[in-house]
Parts: sequence; structure tokens; C-alpha cells
Amino acid sequence: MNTQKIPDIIVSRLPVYLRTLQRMSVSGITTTSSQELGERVGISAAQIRKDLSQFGEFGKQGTGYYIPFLIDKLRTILKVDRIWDVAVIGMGDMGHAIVRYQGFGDRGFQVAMCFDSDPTKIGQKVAGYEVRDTRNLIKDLRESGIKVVMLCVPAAAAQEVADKLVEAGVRGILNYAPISLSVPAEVKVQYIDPAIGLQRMTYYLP
Amino acid sequence: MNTQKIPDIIVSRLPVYLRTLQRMSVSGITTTSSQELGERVGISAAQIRKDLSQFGEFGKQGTGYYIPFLIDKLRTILKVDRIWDVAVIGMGDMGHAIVRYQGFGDRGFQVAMCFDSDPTKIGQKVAGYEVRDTRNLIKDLRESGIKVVMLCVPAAAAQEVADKLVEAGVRGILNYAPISLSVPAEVKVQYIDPAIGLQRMTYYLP
DNA sequence: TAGATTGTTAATCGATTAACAATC
DNA sequence: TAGATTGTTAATCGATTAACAATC
Repeated sequence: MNTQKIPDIIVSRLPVYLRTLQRMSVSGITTTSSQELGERVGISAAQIRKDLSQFGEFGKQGTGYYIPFLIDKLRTILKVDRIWDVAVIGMGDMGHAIVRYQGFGDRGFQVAMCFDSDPTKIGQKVAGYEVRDTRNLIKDLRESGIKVVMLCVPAAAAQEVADKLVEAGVRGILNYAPISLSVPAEVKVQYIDPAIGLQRMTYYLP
Repeated sequence: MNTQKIPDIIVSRLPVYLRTLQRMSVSGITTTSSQELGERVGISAAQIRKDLSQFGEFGKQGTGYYIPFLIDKLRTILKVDRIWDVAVIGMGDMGHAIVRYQGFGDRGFQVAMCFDSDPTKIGQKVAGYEVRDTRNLIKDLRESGIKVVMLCVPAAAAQEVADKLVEAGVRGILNYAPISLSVPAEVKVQYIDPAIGLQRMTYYLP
């Protein structure tokens, strides 16, 4: 087992392995091989073995990987062997959809609070959560200890809000606003922008 | 100028450059350098120059890049110098939010039709679009010539629908379902899964 | 002109793949 | 045991960076 810094590109594949293993587990499969998992996720068997070997020896020669065990290991590695409270900032259509999203439960996250700056939205309930005033963003996040947020405000407001999130001690921002954010190195940002995804495909179309 | 196959990883960065350039343009900036653009998108200046040089000589020594010209080139390269009709499959919360999303207009896409399999939703209007029956998915997509779709159905239905999309001649699938899809090589898939994004960040948290 | 910045080359760095001994 | 599959090594492949002549 290797104890050096793990390359980001390897880390970025682990959640994909985990997602697929959890689906296999739910469908009653208990054992898999790097070959089979690779076919399911579209990655070579050699690469899956190499990726996993960075963290330990999780398989058995001849039989492959016992899925519940491998899931457990990946959950620990990714630190989703717990439930992270997440805040959603911006209660537009996207923010709404995220607050209502049912898919986080068994993947390590739950929405814990949500915010907006619009006086007509503040105080309203969304999926059972009272919409908080972004003026209290830093205070509320600090008090709750929330480290991960989903940012769903308009692009024009995103950097300003991101600065506040950093000040509030947030360490991970899932950014739905179509803009590159500037944050300190200790804060991670992941981007979700459908137009970017679409443009990455149209390049290849006739 | 290079005429070989362009690596996927370069293609995947171009939409990020374009997004940032368009924002700079809107804010009145007309010229930039690889240095400045790199700071904004978080990529080295050398890499930006190298990436762009795959497609032509778009800058001028001493002065950098004229933004409207570079935007135009990138739009042509990414084939978003036109408007692509896109279908949205699945009118849950996420599908709803996407149909209502305003951000596609100047980025090369527009929602043209939407589908669901739920009889209580079929025929209803969502943001002005009548929800169509997924039983007509292949026929409707073929007739419209739609090549790009956003897939927002539950994970359990996603592969089955993807198979139909392939049959209908769709070439790009932006997949919001939390599952890896299996499609022929000529069909591109991009994934949007918030839990994956979150797990890619929690790894780095204490 | 002097300063700035490109496009490109060569060097470096890192990731992927192929192959296989070990072993279940 | 025989067959299957891992974890790991070495080889290959590809991407990034540094440096600089060209030139605006």
C-alpha cells in the first residue's frame, strides 16, 4: 500500500466506482472483478486495480472483490461513512430541485439548511426547510459547522457569495453557477454547468 | 496549426474558456492574454496557449487575444455557432428546473421538447412545453432531428431510455441519472451527479 | 524602439497499459 | 488441482511545463 499523495484524477474516479458498486449491491450482486466493474464504468480493469491498490489490498486473487467490503472501504476513503450536512444557497428553480432531491441519503449527504436573498422567499418553507436570509449566511454556517455547500445563485452573485462561504469556513463548494470561482487552495470547488457538458459533446457531432 | 485528432482533455477545457471569455466580453473587456485568462479559469498560461494553438493562431504577439474574435473561433470549433434543439426526458423536479433554465440561450442550446412516462404529467404544460409521452420518444426525436438530450429520469429507468435514445439517433446525452450508461462509441455521454461532485470534495476534508 | 506576449519546441512530469508472479 | 484474478512492476504513452525566438 502506497502512502504518498493520491493524484486528484484517481480520487475523482472513486465516487464513480462507489456509485456503481452500490447499485450492484442493491441488485443483489455480492462479488465482482476489476474486469466486470471496468465494463460497467467504462474504465480498464488494469486502471481500476491500480487505483484501488493505492489505498490497500481489497481483493482476492481468483475471486475478485467482495462488494460490501469494497463499498465500506471506499466510503471510508471518501469520508462518506458519515452524513455531511450541506447548505443550499439560492432558492431558484435549481436550488428548489436540489433541496427536494432524494438521492443524497445513502451517499453521505443531507440538506440541512437553505438560503436566499429575496425577501419574498425568506421565511418561506421549501421541502420543510425555512429559507434563511443570506445576510446571516456567515453566522449561520459558522454556528452549524457546515463545511460543504451547493451554490445555486445567479452567476452575477456567485463570486461574492463564494467569498462569504470561504469566510464562513466552508471547504467544499458544488457550484451550479456558470462561472469559474476564485477561492483559496484549501477550498475545493466542483462545477456543474449543463451548457459546458453539452458543448463537450457538440464538438464531436457532425 | 495541427490537424491531428484533438485530445478529449483539450476539448473538455474549451467550453470553460468560452464561458469565461463570454463573461469578460459582457463586462466590456475586449482583449486578454493567456496569463489573464489562465488566472480566471485556474489553468496555466502555457496550457491555454497550447490548447488554442491546436486549432489555429488566434492571438497576436505583444497584445494577446481579441476577445470577440476568440469567442467566435471557439463557438465555431465547439459547433455552438448555431442553436441546438435539445429534448428533456423526465419531468421530475430536475427536469422541470432544466426546462425553465434561462442560461442556454447564448450558449448554443434551447429546449425544444420534453417527455415523461407518467400519465398525470403527459399533456400538461411545463414552461410552455407540452409534456409528451415517452412511448413516442423514438418517433418524436427522429422526426424532429434532435441529436442532443438531457436525461432526467430515475436511475432505474435511465439505461432503458438511453437505449431508446440511441435507437432514435441521438448523439449526445447529458445524463442526470446517478448511473453509468452503456452506449455505442459514436454516442457521447456527459454526467451530472451532485453526489459525485460532493464526494470528490469530502475526500480532501478533515 | 522597448516591452509584451504569442506559438512552438524540447524537457519534464505523470498517467495508463501490458504483462506476470503470486495466490486464492 | 486448475482456473481465475489480484497487486505490482516496467514499459509505453500522453499531458504539462518551461523556455525562447519571433513579432506585434
